[in-house]
Amino acid sequence: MSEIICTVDIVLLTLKEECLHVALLRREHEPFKGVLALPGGYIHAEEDADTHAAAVRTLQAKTGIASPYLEQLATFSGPGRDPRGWSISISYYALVPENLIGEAGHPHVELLPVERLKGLPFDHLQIVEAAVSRVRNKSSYSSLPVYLCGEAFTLPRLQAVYEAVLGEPVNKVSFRRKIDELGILEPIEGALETGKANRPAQLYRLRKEYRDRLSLTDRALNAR
Amino acid sequence: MSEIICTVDIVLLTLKEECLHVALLRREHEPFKGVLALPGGYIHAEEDADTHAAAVRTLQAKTGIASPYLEQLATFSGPGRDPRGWSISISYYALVPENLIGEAGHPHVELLPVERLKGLPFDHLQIVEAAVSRVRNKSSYSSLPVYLCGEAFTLPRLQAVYEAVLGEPVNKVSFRRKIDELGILEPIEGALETGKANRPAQLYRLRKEYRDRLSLTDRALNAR
DNA sequence: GAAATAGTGTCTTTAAGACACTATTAT
DNA sequence: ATAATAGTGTCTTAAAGACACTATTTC
Repeated sequence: MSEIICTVDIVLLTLKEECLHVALLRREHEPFKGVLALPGGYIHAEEDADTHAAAVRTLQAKTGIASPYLEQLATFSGPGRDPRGWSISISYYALVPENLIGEAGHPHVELLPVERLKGLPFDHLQIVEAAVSRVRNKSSYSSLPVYLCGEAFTLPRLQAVYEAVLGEPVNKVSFRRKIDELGILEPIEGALETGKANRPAQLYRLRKEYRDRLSLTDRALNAR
Repeated sequence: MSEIICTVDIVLLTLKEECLHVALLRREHEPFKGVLALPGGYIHAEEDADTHAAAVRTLQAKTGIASPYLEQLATFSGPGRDPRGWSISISYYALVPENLIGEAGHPHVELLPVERLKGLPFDHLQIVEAAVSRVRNKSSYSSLPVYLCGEAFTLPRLQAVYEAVLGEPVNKVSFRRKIDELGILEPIEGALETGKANRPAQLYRLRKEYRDRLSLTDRALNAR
């Protein structure tokens, strides 16, 4: 019955040079040894509380990253996707600010732009595309992109992040209205982003209720 | 490694007496023998092309139903959800008109209202809730509820179906504008629903492009 | 002061909803 | 004709976007 191979794969996304990038690693073992692929691995029934825990463990082990936002994407399956046999991959996606990868990430993590990816093993290209599509779609009506920013950020910066993710310009007034009525951000008292030859911008952070969660319910952060 | 139990479960939903109902079956074997539960079963690596195929096969075998709309919901997992051991359930949801269950469905299929369900085995209650939540959410911006209607239906009927699913009244003018601009329905030439003591309503059907698909991409049917 | 971007007030445009009116059937 | 619901035209309200103006910094 169970010659089924059970794995998790994680699409770790970040914004680098204003473009979505995905974290890839060279595979240490066959199949596809030496090829860039998504971080992933077997579910460990002995130690994992569920597949989400397996994804957290795998992401930490392979990349060194603990992502505050990690959500299940979909399950991919079939006899052909893995040459070892009939397999299941429960895929997750995570969003982190780029500097986190630089600071906590293992040095061999490679960031590739999600556009024009090619030659990924297994069905990893399809998984990445599904993740990007989910993130784009969800960003259009939620506060997802805040997880691509660091702890503190300005509204102009957050707007630029939205625009990079959505791939289109965003109306400034509407954007600020929306963010305001979402009620998820708070200004950091007295903290301004100075240094540039213009009026300094107020720094904001996620309100406490929304920080430091490994996973968030849809309703918690969405407008509607 | 793989003492992991791999199954699919299907949340088959229909509209009965203007309320969402889920199809349940009494389990034939332990665990929970004789208890009402979601139709589900093991993935057969020898014959299933993927988990979607496993869901189609399982739904057909257990209930006799072939649902035009069948979509992956999420994957549930862990050591405790099935007393037999660490298990994975890749869950799917399907929408069918009630008469299809009466005509093609096995006689032992039971329809229970999704509100106030209790005593479902495994984590099936959680799975049903996730499915209902997904359907409600998706119905608010897509044409999903047409799959709860039969082949031909009137716009007032479709509106009532939307209202039943969403649990709130829908503005008639806006509703018709939206359906019109979705462009997924076509009037059935000369077919009116007569018999009632009022002006007869035009009958509509899904346009050919949207009929008879086992699964539809999100983009195919959604407005935005 | 000039240049640059932050932040806001307000008008315009567009979408959603309310309301009312006409249309067509059975009785 | 009356009752009942289908179907549509149009006004109102609310949300989204455009535009312009003020604010605050560096040089």
